[in-house]
Amino acid sequence: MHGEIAPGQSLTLRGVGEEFGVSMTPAREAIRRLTAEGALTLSSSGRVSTPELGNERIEELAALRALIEVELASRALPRAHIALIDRLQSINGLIAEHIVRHDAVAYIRRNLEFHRTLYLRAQAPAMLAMAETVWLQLGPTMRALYGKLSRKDPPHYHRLIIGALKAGDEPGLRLAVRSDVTQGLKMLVG
Amino acid sequence: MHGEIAPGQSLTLRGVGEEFGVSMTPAREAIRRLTAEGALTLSSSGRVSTPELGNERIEELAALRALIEVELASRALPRAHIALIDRLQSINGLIAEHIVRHDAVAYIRRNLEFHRTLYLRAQAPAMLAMAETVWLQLGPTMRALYGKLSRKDPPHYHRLIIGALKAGDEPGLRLAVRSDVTQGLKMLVG
DNA sequence: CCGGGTTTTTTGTGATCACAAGTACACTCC
DNA sequence: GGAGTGTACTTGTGATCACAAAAAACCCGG
Repeated sequence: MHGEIAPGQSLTLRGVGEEFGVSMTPAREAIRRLTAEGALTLSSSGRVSTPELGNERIEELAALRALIEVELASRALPRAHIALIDRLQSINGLIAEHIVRHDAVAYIRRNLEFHRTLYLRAQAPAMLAMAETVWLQLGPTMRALYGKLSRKDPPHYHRLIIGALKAGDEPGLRLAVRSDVTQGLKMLVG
Repeated sequence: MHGEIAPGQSLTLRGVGEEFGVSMTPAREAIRRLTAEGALTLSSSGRVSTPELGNERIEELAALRALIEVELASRALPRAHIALIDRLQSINGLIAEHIVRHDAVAYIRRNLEFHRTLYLRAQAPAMLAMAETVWLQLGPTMRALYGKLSRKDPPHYHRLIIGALKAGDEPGLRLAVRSDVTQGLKMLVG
């Protein structure tokens, strides 16, 4: 989810087990769970690797993110008090630091934390789980994205999101979230 | 997914393995995959059962269905030629038969087949997989729904869907799909 | 220097086992 | 008769093994 593994990298049951100091059985379970969620792809021979997403697939997942996360943000809006907004702002500050340090994994992790923090207020666990499943599928690809974007940019749309939350502006919030989610992936496809 | 198992029913690894003539290992994998997709719930002690959904959870899943399936239908619309519409109509006829026979599982299966047939035309496998994950979570609950609805009704909104497809009416299609998806679950909550 | 066939190694699959924790049952005592 | 307790059974977990298939390495001839 955090882009620690590059797209197309292959994993082995014994390798993962060894990495975590367990036998094949728990490693198998974990890998199968992740493949069920689409985070890993299973080749015809049963070998497993992180997915290399084509442009159509990326567009689809971006559209899913937009659909689900806009709804989550919209549901979170009425419950978003000032403490939440403060917390989002501080996360945003951390994101800026990670950009300066060129730390892709930390950047992605904080970025998702920003979104998750907001969506948790929606009180919609099934929807949030769905959104996180999409994040999981995009994880390895997100790192590739990070290399392509201009590193100086602070997360512009995050400020729009915070602004819309403060103003209680629902249409503005929906647009800001949709833009934030679509933005990065658009340049990955283009 | 088809409502063959009632909500709250518990499953055991050895039981499932025996049922399919395999050992615990493949049963474990299958069960873990399903729990990863939310089709089964894992108790704190590791025991597994079909979920008993509360009203909020049902509302969430219905909202997810609406979001995703409206998008899928919308994407399928430009590619929906007459052969597809004919097929949808014949599936609709089979659904009417299942209603007469009071066959809940067959009804659910055909109903989902109706939707899947339409959505396959959207050429959006990730979205379709997401929709099917939601179906999986709702499966056991859908059967309970079937008992509550008036059995005489043929699937009314399905005709609206077909009509909108014929007319190339996108707003009408979106509304019809949203209504069809929301309708049943609304009375389950109410 | 390279390509094709063979051998060796890697890797997933399913089965079985020992173990621990949880559950259900039964028995006893008040 | 009912509640508490102890026992027996069920159940999930993690490990290990045998096996087959696939991948990789290797070797030898051109």
